[in-house]
Amino acid sequence: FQSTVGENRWLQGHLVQLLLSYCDLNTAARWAQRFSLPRETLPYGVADELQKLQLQERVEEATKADNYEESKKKDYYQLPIPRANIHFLQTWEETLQCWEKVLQPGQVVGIDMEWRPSFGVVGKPRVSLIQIALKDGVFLLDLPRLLEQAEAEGEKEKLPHFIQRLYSDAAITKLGYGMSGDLNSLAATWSAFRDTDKQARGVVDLLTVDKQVDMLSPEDRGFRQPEKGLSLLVQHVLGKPLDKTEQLSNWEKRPLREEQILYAASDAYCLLEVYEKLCKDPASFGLSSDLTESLVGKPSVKHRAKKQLNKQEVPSPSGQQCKGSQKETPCPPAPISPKEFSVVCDNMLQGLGRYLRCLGVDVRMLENEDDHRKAAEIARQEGRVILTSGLPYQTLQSQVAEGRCFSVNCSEKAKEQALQVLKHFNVQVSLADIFSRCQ
DNA sequence: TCTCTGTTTAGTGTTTCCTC
DNA sequence: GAGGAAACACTAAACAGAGA
Repeated sequence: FQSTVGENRWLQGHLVQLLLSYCDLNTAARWAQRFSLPRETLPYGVADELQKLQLQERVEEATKADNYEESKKKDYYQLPIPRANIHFLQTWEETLQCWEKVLQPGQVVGIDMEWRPSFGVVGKPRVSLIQIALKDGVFLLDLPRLLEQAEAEGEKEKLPHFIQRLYSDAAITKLGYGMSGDLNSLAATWSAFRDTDKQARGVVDLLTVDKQVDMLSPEDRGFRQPEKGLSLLVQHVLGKPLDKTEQLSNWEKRPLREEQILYAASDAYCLLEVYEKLCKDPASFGLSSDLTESLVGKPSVKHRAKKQLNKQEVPSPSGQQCKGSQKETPCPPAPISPKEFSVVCDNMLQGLGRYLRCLGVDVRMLENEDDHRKAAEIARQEGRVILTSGLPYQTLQSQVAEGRCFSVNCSEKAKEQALQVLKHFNVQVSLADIFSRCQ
């Protein structure tokens, strides 16, 4: 029909007439609606039918919108506190109440910040909103308004003072996700905030935790996750992801929309819930039991720092490492004979391997073309201890049980290395052991 | 889209081990 | 001890992923 009548009004009207004669009212009304024909030109009864049709559509649309809201509630993380407990702070009087609640020793707060996405804009973004979540409520600090007000009153250091007090107090646990990025933006917003990151104490960056959490169930491995970042962590720990629809909205515009307020509050509040759940049962997320102690107060390890660490690790005080853990062995293992000791040597340590063989140790050596990982495979299959050095140690020690991987000091001669290995594993060599493996 | 951070990769120089 | 092979350390660049 559409192609036949085209845009011709007379043909459109005539088609509706024919449909009324040969089909029914409803079909005629639907086509009249499609052509947007004026009511007065419609045949008797079609206009009423059209009105009914439009009413029905409005109801359907409303139901669809309700269902959308419902599915949002069902599919995404929901703030467990009432809307009345979300406070949007624009004045100093209101902010003071926030201070009193937040700056309490032992307090745990979730902190997040929002700024306007800087598409194509050169320069650092300016933070527009700071969200501070407590167990029973969330404070949204309207940063531009508060700074403006403080400046007008000649007390522009008020807010930086509060933020710095919050971050530097080790007795208050600050939870964030990628906190360094937030603090960088904060420093770019107001120079008074620039040292906040350096003074930070009692900070738990869930981005660091995120990397340690055993995220995927076996069936999920190999499939791309639709969620990422904090949303993925929230999904994994709390069961539902965050609704990130408002993430890239304009956070500078005032007033904020209701959706933005709810999003901002959820983003900060979920940190509290994630943290609480991880602390309650760290083992089920593949975390060590001292989650809190290991993370509070330690900023995330930076690339450079890590490199420095590697540098320091190789020449340890004794010139070697054995681990799987950094803990010191309280007492040496019981003495064993070389026959009871079997090892797999990395291909760099062929000299060491030969020495140990001469002393009666069961030694397997990797070939030059073998990958380091093969050592872990052999160690697991044959119950051998891995002898390696340098960077491969970092990889291999995590693939075998604690204490089953030993890092040899490369700067020592092969003979010295052999002595260190024997001493470490308390292998007692007798005269009968020497060359005992030679036929 | 931009920025930041961390990881991977490639290139270069150094070190170690082995053989002769 | 010399020379070659292999691996490591270090650096810079590229890339990926996360944030807003």
